[in-house]
Amino acid sequence: MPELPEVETVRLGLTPALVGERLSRVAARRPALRLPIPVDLVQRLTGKVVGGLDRRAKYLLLRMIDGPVALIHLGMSGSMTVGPLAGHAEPGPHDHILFETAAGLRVTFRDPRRFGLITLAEPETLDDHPLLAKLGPEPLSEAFDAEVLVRRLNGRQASIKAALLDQGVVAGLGNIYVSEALFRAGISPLRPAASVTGAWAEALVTAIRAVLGEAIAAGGSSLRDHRQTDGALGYFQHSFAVYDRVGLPCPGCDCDVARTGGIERMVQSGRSTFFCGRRQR
DNA sequence: AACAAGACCTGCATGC
DNA sequence: TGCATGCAGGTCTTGT
Repeated sequence: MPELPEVETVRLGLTPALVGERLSRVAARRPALRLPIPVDLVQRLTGKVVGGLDRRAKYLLLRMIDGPVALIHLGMSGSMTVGPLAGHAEPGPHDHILFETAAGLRVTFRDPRRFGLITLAEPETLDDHPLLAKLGPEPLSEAFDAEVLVRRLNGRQASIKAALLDQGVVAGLGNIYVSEALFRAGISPLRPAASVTGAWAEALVTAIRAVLGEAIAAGGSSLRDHRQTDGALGYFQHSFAVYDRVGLPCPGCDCDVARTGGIERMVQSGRSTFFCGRRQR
């Protein structure tokens, strides 16, 4: 499911339910997702008060007061929903982790494909955790600008599409928002990464920030699995210019689809890329 | 060192 | 209806 905007939507939805609340019960209903669930996870979280809920790249960082940080990744199909504990439905087969609060709410981490993960880290050494240490800058932070991007793309012969999917270049982009950002910047996904410099890099940074910001404001994109924490759908998918829009008209070209074929799809390093071959060079 | 391909999982849409 | 195929928002590991 989730790229940065979907994870941020989940963070915003979970915050009022969890931050400042005591975890009265935590349950892990299977031994592993993509990584093993720590055997002491339940013991180390139960009874703790949640001090904060942050996001780094596509990871949620659930911080306990006087306790560990739970590091959560939603993989491709993960979701986190909040509901009342009283009269709750029985957990389904893909509801792997349950967090129940003393205030009477249950947060359910569901992940049918199990590409997600939950593990524990110590707050003092969080930035050095192997899953976080090599991440690139946050695209919505001051630390991300054209100069930084150009430096990180320098020397890369791979396509700009592949480079932007690398979380070490810039953190949080995935297959949807890379296609959308490259479209907005007018950059062909086939261009060698290192060739994106100068005004092109400026345009790309602007496009990345804009598309992520708009998507967060829309509650993310709901294609299959993504839900906001109250179960509502995100609606940014209605604003896609290119993603999953093969054969549809390009919103920038205003050209005849019968003649041009409209939006195209190709495969780059095993993943679909959507683009307009006339507007993106 | 950088890169592409493969692997990990389930569910869904499509076509025969 | 049943079955096979292909595809899906990610990222770690493997091999060139």
